[in-house]
Amino acid sequence: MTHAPARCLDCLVRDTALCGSLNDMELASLSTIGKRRMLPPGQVISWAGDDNMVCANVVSGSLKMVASLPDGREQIVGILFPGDFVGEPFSSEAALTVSALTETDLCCFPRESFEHVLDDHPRVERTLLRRTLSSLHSARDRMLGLARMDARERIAGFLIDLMHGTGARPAGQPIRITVPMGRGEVADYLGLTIETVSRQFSRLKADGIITFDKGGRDLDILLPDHLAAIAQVD
Amino acid sequence: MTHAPARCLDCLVRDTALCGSLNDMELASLSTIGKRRMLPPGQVISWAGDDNMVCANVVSGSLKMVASLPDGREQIVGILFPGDFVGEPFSSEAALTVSALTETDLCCFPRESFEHVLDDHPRVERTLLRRTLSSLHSARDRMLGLARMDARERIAGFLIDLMHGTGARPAGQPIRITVPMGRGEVADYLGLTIETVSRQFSRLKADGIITFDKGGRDLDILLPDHLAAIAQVD
DNA sequence: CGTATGGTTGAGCCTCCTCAAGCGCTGTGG
DNA sequence: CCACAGCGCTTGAGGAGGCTCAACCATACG
Repeated sequence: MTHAPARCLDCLVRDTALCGSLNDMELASLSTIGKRRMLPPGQVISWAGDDNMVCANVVSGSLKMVASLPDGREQIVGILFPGDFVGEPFSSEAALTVSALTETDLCCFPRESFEHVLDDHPRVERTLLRRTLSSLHSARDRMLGLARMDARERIAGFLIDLMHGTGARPAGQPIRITVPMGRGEVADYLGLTIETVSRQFSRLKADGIITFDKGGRDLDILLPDHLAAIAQVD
Repeated sequence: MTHAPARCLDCLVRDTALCGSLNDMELASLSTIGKRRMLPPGQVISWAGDDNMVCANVVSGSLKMVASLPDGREQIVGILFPGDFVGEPFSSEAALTVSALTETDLCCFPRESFEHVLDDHPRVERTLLRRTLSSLHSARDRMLGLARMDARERIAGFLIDLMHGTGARPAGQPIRITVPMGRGEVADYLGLTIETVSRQFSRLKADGIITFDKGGRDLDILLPDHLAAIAQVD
């Protein structure tokens, strides 16, 4: 589904996305090449191994980036939220399969056009560099977690991340979050199995640290401090 | 140990390091701020949590980047070889502890000077962007490995990487490599324990896929194809 | 009402970790 | 020159955490 380009000026993620580093005039020229696309949950926008065609900004919704082994084992190597940049610039072949977790609104650019934007707008390039460095930083954090934390710690850390992601108070207050994916995807993200994820959720519930309806995606964190202690964050 | 700046023009990594994107005149100005440092094995150049002071290029030798949990668990999140860039630009606090694996020659810049270089030399910034994207790519590959491969597969993949890193023939010929670190560091890199690493090395030897002297760092890969099959690479 | 889908829970097993002992080399001091 | 301590690596025994396999439950949907 491709719609006519929405005006960048009143874009929802005008300030948080890459384009935030542009002034109104520059934005106007960008809006001629950006195309909005709505993706239903599950829709794939890039297949690992295929030609790498598109770069985009997430306007609303969420995406997963999946890496996989030849024999089919999979790992979600990143989750993207509104304002995040999607794509692999300067690479002719996509390394990851990217697909929508929830209904998602994207602002898409053909990859090569996007690269020209970088040539022409140093501030965008600088912003992308900073974001890439920060993605690298979180990728390394996740390497530490995947290699050295046990199931309980990974789940706790995941919930803490979601909590911070939703712009929540770091205080000790109970807080409601929504897990934007199913148990299977949580497992793919944390390097566990569905069953282990389910058991650890249940255990956190039994411990009175969280509550949720059976099978539900909405979840109340009753004791954020306990969760933080388990996840070894300060 | 800080020496007078070596002339960039005859730098060993002139073509492979970031500075490769500069012409001779630009290089001349760079050489005024770059300082060469020799590090003995084990020397730390950046402590996680401390002020982030320095960016550098590896001229010779090798470094490890270590992330750790508050309780002391550690993970090597990257190994750096000649030509590689070291540092965390735009971040006031270092997230990683970086130290020398072997005797290492670095070309160092104060972090803020390095950031000015990026301001003034778009081609350097572009090169850094491409490298950061490629580091991100390998970090994601490693997330997949740490989350989804078993000990044998990780060891095999590690040896394959070393093989490729030493610019070796991809053919099926036997080849000698040198593991630039001890068993403990291999374990820290692969998310395993020393004992598991040692056992898997022994098992690969028993299977006739590799040979090495007891406790040795030099290692002959007798059957690279078998190794590649175990590591699931093509 | 039956099926499909996603989540939960249980039983058993396997891999890797933990703890411990032993080996071989290096360097040092008597 | 030899004894001995120290270090890094190897190997073994035992245990635990997470995976596999399987059954069961709840909700959504035709």
